[in-house]
Amino acid sequence: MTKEEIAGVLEQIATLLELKGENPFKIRAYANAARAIETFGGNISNLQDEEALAKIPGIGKSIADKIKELAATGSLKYLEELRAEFPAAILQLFSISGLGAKKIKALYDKLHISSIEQLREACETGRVAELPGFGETTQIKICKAIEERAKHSGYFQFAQIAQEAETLKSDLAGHPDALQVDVAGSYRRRKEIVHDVDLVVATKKSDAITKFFVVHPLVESIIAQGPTKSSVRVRSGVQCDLRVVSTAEYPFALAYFTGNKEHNIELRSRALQRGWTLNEYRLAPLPPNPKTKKKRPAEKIPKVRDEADLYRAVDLDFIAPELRENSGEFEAAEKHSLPRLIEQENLRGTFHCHTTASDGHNTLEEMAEAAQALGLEYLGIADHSRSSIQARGLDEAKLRAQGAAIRKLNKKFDRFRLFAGVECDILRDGSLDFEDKVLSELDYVVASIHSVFNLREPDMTRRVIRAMENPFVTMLAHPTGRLLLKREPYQIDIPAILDGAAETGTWVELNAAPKRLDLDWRWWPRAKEKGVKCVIDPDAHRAERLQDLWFGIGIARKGWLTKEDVVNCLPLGKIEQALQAKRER
DNA sequence: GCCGTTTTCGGCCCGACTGTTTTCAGTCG
Repeated sequence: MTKEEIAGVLEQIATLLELKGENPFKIRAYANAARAIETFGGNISNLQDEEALAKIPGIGKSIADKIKELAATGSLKYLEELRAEFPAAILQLFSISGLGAKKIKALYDKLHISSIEQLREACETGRVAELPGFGETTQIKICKAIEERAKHSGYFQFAQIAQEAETLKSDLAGHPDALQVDVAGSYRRRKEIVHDVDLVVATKKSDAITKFFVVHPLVESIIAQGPTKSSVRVRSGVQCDLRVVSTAEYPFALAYFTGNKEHNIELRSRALQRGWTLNEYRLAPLPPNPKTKKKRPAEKIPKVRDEADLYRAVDLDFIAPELRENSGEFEAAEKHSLPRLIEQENLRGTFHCHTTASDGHNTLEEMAEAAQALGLEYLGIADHSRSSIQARGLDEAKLRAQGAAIRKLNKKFDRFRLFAGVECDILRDGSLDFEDKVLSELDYVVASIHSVFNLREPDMTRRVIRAMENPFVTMLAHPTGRLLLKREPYQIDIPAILDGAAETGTWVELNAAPKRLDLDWRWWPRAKEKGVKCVIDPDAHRAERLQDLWFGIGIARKGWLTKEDVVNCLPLGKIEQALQAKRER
């Protein structure tokens, strides 16, 4: 059983306890434990080791016991008993926005509703509105929410909503009453998946800003509207929340709505240690102790004008938004050892792009031109190899012809170079789609998996490691094969792959295509520790998609990477040496 | 159910908005 599966079980217990109307703190304890085990960075090698489990903050004796039972038997008596109290489908109802445990319980107790379909029927026949605590408006809202749920899963790839987020930001920033504007939330943290967009605006005229926001052309419907907070749904279906604050409150609000929950809890606890309370509006002295009525000792509260001041107030270096996940950033900020994160300008070139020779939409010349327009010094072309029939993979002759075309083009360039490569399929047994002789004629080789995704983990891992052992393989592309919100990663042992990459000197790709963003940011600190080099590639099938590099930079920053960790920050002369050196290892 | 350099008992984040009620409960983030 994986950590994720165990977290899922604990989460489900929490939901069922909520339905039962149990003690809210007990419910929270289960929810916290779920989160704790999911985000626990350390290695829980043995989930049956109760003592080790109970050492994880948020997990005590009782829950450790249950995890042990789960790990040992694959099931949990306590959960089965809880489940038996309600129809299985009732949990679906939690995905309807506006419905929580209390309302769901009322619907179940009074109308015996336990599925979305039954709920829709009850709304249509007007029975929901008759329940105490419900009403006509609630009934209509539930109907709308059911429709909404059918239309959108509620989760979006970062790139699906980036355009809208940036448009809202810049339009709000253009408003004469807006003093400061930012997109906060998971968008600012550059999460690969987001489910809402949080905007924060500083102003003296909250009314004007709110009105402007809710009638913006992108807005499809208004979900809520108040003096400091309003929510809308925009065209893509994503919910956008606006918070309106004063200039003095702005840095607090921005930080509050940017950090993930765990990050914010840690930040608040650091404020508490200094005798202050921190919320989305300000740092304030703690109120007197309610028991002793005595004032508590507190340090003087420093002036906070921006987020950096806020972090400084609690003796921390400024923490970049991408790192605010409570995964080591506090320790590093305290010790002044946060890395200087990579920035877009640091990229000097990139690899892994396609052309019309295989399944791309632009020619060599067009791709080269687009790369130069972005200020890049080099671009690697890696069309598909022969086994990728669906992508019109190149055979040996076509590959050689492309190499010749590239050499010819290179003579025309001044301080820019195309590299001739290939995206070579890794076959089922870990061998490559071309003979070494063919690969040796190229400048570099990208190895990737495009077929037989369903191997068992040890076989898949061996397959990829075998490919990396070929000295002509320069880099491993999209190491897990995931398509965000669409296809799960294939079964592969990433730590073993990273060891293999370190051993063979193979670069590991951070595929910047927004549907992939693979290798995931959560692995990069470990990769870096092992000395594995990252290469950020757009996997562009059109010239304009070279700009996806921007998404890759966000993820690289989230993975704590610096320009020293990313090979394509090397200038042309150095990257030529690096490509050569990889072969001669 | 978890946790403890204020506590082994008594806390556990809380502010904003909505809708159904006439002062508050439920939901959300």
